[in-house]
Amino acid sequence: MARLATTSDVFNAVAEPQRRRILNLLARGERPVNFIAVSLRYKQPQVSKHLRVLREVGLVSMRGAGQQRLYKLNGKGLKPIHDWTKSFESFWNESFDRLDDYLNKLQNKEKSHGQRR
Amino acid sequence: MARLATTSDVFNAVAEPQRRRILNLLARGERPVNFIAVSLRYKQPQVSKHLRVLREVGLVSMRGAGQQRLYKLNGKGLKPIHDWTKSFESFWNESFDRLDDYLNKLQNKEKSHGQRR
DNA sequence: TTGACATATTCCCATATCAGCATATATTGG
DNA sequence: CCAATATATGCTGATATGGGAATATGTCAA
Repeated sequence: MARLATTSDVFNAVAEPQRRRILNLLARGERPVNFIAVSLRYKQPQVSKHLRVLREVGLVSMRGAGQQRLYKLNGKGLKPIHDWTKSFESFWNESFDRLDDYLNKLQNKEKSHGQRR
Repeated sequence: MARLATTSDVFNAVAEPQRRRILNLLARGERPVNFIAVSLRYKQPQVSKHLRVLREVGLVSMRGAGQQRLYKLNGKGLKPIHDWTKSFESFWNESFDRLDDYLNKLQNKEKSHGQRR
């Protein structure tokens, strides 16, 4: 087995750049397959395939409209990723830089004092 | 070619659950390889491999300390993911639910009025 | 029904990915 | 230098992945 199936894991589904672009596009609203294909210059079968993956992980939903299928973003599906990365937020906040500097200085001080060899 | 190399793309590097767990662990501070392996019950070579990937995409850094190598999280590397998902934040805010309801109602009204067939 | 259009699926191929195992490469103490 | 410890790398095999091309399915209109 190589990695979690892309169809069962949101992180994985989103690891593919073209799928992210599709999601970006769908953020503007419901769209039919061919609109996506033309907009992003992907081939139709490829778009259908990506949409299938996105649908299986719950990132988009679909409804028929005549001969078209309209795909709609389900942004909530991205929340788990957002939440996960959020837990690392302190690392890019300014305050963290200062904290880090401070800790490093502390550590250096300790080294120059209690040097063991 | 299948997808972007996991070693060149942060989204991809993080798509693998074990690598996420390693990052979670490293959030608590610098750690040597074997500590990670034992803590997470992974085999040492596998940990080394994952760490290599994480290092190549810049998510961790490493420094030698005696015969050990201490790995340190570079949380900033996760910011791009956070930023990307953040652009979809409105989808899981309460206000969005209300907006969505509202728009759906509008749409239904239009349908029952100007019905075309 | 037939034809036109929109979308989905299938098959094949090249490559990527991960696990497992064996082995190589530090680094340090004696 | 040698042994012990910590870590990295190489190789193999099973499986997943995405692209391409062909084709199937679905829907509508005439």
